[in-house]
Amino acid sequence: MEPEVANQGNEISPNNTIYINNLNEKVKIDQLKQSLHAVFKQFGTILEILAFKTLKHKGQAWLVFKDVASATAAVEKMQGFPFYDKPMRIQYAKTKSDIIAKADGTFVPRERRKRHEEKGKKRKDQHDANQAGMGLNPAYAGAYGATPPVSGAKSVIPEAPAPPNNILFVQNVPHDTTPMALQMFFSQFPGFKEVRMVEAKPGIAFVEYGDEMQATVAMQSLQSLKIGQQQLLITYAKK
DNA sequence: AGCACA
Repeated sequence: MEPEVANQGNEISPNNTIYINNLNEKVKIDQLKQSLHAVFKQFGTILEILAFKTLKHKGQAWLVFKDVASATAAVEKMQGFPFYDKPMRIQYAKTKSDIIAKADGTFVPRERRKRHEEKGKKRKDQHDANQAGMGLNPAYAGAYGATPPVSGAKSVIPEAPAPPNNILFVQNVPHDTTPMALQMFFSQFPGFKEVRMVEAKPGIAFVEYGDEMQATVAMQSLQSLKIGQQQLLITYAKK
């Protein structure tokens, strides 16, 4: 009964680039890209992240991995991941990214997109020019974490990493996880003190260590831990 | 909803 034709309608074949939508449109492009980087770098080297704030392209991003396997892992493991209060929708990009084509040798500059000609109009406050690539860009490292906290914007994500703290903030914990179960993971690192979960707020936990270094070690080791289907997200707790 | 390459 099922047609044998694969990849003919909705399916897109695996490639280096993932297309993400259903992103929270209130998040500024710059911050969005930093947060995406923070969340996806666990799957491998990210060559570039593109996002735009134009009508047709907001709420979406293209994230280019160095390896296809990274993209595949990202599509599978991060599907529906709560990001700025919205579940991410992830697919492979429909077409090859320029940066990949250039590496391929298959890059051919596109003739002209619909409306590429737009000049003579200069707005001082409206420069969308900050969608440059990251990852390979040394300047990016400097900008990382330099974003000041935006008041009013509640986020589920370490977009601007909180300063080191001996207490970790764990998000995306499956609701049926017990403190004991969590403790099993976190107590294997030196300096572990305790796990605290908030009854009123399922999905999150605080884990305390003796000092910041110990907390950092545990965080880095457990960052990619999945419990059930869910990918944990660990940051420093706010002071 | 919306697949680009400032």
